[in-house]
Amino acid sequence: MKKYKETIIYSVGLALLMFLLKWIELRFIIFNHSFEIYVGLIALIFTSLGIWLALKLSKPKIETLVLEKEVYLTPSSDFTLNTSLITQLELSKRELEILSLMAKGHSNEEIASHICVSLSTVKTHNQNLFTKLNVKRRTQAIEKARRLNIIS
Amino acid sequence: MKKYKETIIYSVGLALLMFLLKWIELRFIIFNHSFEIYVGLIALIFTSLGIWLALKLSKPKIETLVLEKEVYLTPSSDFTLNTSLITQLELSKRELEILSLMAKGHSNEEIASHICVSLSTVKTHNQNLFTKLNVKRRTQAIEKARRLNIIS
DNA sequence: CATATTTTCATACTAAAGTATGAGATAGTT
DNA sequence: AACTATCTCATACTTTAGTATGAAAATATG
Repeated sequence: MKKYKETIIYSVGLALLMFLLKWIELRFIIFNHSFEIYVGLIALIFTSLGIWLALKLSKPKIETLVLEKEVYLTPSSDFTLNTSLITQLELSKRELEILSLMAKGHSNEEIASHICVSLSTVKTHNQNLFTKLNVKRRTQAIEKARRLNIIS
Repeated sequence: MKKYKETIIYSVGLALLMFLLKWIELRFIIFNHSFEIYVGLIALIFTSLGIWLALKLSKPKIETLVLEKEVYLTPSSDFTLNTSLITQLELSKRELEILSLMAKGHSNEEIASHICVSLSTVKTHNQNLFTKLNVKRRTQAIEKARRLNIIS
């Protein structure tokens, strides 16, 4: 619909332009005025037409302006959980899982029921975890893990 | 330098165009050919000129692209230990002191000897602390305090 | 000074955390 | 298949943490 309408408008415009040209031609022939003025007018009109066409049809030039916006992050939010260090410390999946639950403040019993194992299992994991991290208490484990970016 | 060169090129181009026009005019006058063809050529040339001008001179649309650049902050560098929240929770100096020692992974006994009070005292402080923070365990207290930026 | 708040301490108890040891089950590797 | 690492569980024990209650000093506040 829109395209159809546009086409009509452009056609009518072109027709009017033709009439204008013919009129100018007649005027200058009848009154026998300077040929150069006529050519100049033609040139002017068609230059304008060209400009208009170009602006209308050409794809807009887009210049990208890159603005850098600084986003402040708490370092923990990102850091992808220092994997190299984790492998270096040889912490297993379960141990890491338990470690992160610990850091959230859960008790051993809560952790046990959360990951569906017995309390004994959690305690065993804890022991291994503490040995690997070389700490004595869960709070120390949490502190160290946080410092080493092992947990978020 | 570049602008100067461009200007020369454009001038020369315009001059050449003039010569072309004059030549065409002469040809058609000498051979007395149709006036319409001449006008058509003028129109064509100047339309092209218009298009070229428009493309050359049109200002590019500027599109702003905002890139987010991540900047990491060391947590200690900023945050000034949310004092308003501390007063709101009515945490006393001692309680805060003990809280921060807790977060470092110390046991109650270690805390007691560190601040030169008895184990009982530390435990009492802990109780009040837990009540005020509305938590059940020291690990929860640490987690909450960290989340509320009460401790570093 | 009297009052309120904080800090201190003690005792007795319960609950949770941590240690030590042994061992079965599973899954991936050579 | 044998081996290794991981995950699992249990039991018994020790230590630490947390709860409840009461109360004596110290310190700030009107």
